[in-house]
Amino acid sequence: MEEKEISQAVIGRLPRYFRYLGELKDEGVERISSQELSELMQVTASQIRQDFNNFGGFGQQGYGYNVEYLYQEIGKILGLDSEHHLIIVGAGNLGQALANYMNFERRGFLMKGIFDINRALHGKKVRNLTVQPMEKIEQFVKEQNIDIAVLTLPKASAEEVADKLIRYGIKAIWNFAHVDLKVPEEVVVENVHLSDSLMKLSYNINRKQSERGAYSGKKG
Amino acid sequence: MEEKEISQAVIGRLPRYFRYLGELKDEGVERISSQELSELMQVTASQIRQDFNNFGGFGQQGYGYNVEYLYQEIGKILGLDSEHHLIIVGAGNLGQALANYMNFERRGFLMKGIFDINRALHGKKVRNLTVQPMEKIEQFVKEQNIDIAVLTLPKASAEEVADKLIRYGIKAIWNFAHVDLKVPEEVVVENVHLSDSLMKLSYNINRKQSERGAYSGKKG
DNA sequence: TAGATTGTTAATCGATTAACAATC
DNA sequence: TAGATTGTTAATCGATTAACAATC
Repeated sequence: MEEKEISQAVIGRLPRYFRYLGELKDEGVERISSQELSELMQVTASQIRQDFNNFGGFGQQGYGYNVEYLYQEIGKILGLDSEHHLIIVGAGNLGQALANYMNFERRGFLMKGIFDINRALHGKKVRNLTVQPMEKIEQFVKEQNIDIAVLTLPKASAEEVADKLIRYGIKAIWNFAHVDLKVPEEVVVENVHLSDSLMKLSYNINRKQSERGAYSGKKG
Repeated sequence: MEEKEISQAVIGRLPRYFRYLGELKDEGVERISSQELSELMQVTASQIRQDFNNFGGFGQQGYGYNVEYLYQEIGKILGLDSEHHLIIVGAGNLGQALANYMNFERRGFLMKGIFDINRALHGKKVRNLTVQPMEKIEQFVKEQNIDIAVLTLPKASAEEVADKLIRYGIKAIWNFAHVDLKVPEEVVVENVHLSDSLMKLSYNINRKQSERGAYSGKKG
């Protein structure tokens, strides 16, 4: 059975489906049609059915989708049925904030350690973790079976640290540093470039303003 | 002159161009061709030229693009030549982390205030700001000409707070709460859904693993 | 069974890439 | 001028939407 490649556009929509289905489930909704879900989520029913059918049919003709079942299945597709072991590399404000974020644990993302190069931070408690020096990281990654490294450190050191972590066996990097990491083909990188996001926001403010300007005759 | 709508796909790439051009500029590179830039950024030269031409030609045939000029122009397109006034709403770990992030200021995003509902935080210093109670927010937004609200608060209160802020005149929301905000057409929302990002990461780990499994005969 | 709604194929739309004439 | 490289049109590719037969 050949596995057809699922586009990242589809993958990018799965977490949102998952969230809406979770809410419906919590509200006690048992079944939902693509039509109803489309109204709720403001996407086309067609897209919903196409998206789900990438993974085989989850619905039933004449009935729709069972909310609980669909929720579970999308969770499995996203890998939320298995645990991941994370370390945070860089215990600055952002690193500490992520360590304190409870919600990841609920989805199976377990924060196992937090590291920093800065001696002043060593030994500091961050939620249930203690900031460790970078020298301890190799042993820790290998012994604790760490999957995912969260990079919350300055861009200057990100590439070098990423290379090391990959050598130690990490499989994925959640990258908050503002660089494009070069990694081997088998390593996953997910970027969160906050300043890029803020720049998009800024562009869209300007755009809406000039649109409004056009209506009121301020321009053109 | 009709303004053709620029697709969000293009806008989403601008910050990355901006970053690379900034680095080239700092390295003292004066000119660059779409071909050279394409090798550096790992995208097609065709896409680069198409993207830039959405905004009118920035290059010169036979020469390429002037790095400094192109950098400036993209900055302008992104609205980085004008200042934005931000407030952070929700002074938890993430809110404080963002307040401490120096790099936004450099691009004209000025953090003007930070607010929280939690009395225990009121008066706390976060970088150059002091956490204020939510009751002060209306006056502050109006008097300080605040453009952008950064929502770093629990999803339960996000919608309600967003509605208020919009009434007070905010133009854009940088939303870290895990909900889809309903806002009037003229208000800009840029979402940063961290858990969605982590779920995508998780999916891609599974995918790469099953790919590798296929090669090594572990599966299928 | 009749009605509802999926799963899936076909049509459309938009984004990316290729090609090349214009021009510096 | 000749060579280089853009700006732009045309071709391709992929993603979204529409339509409808299958089927619960």
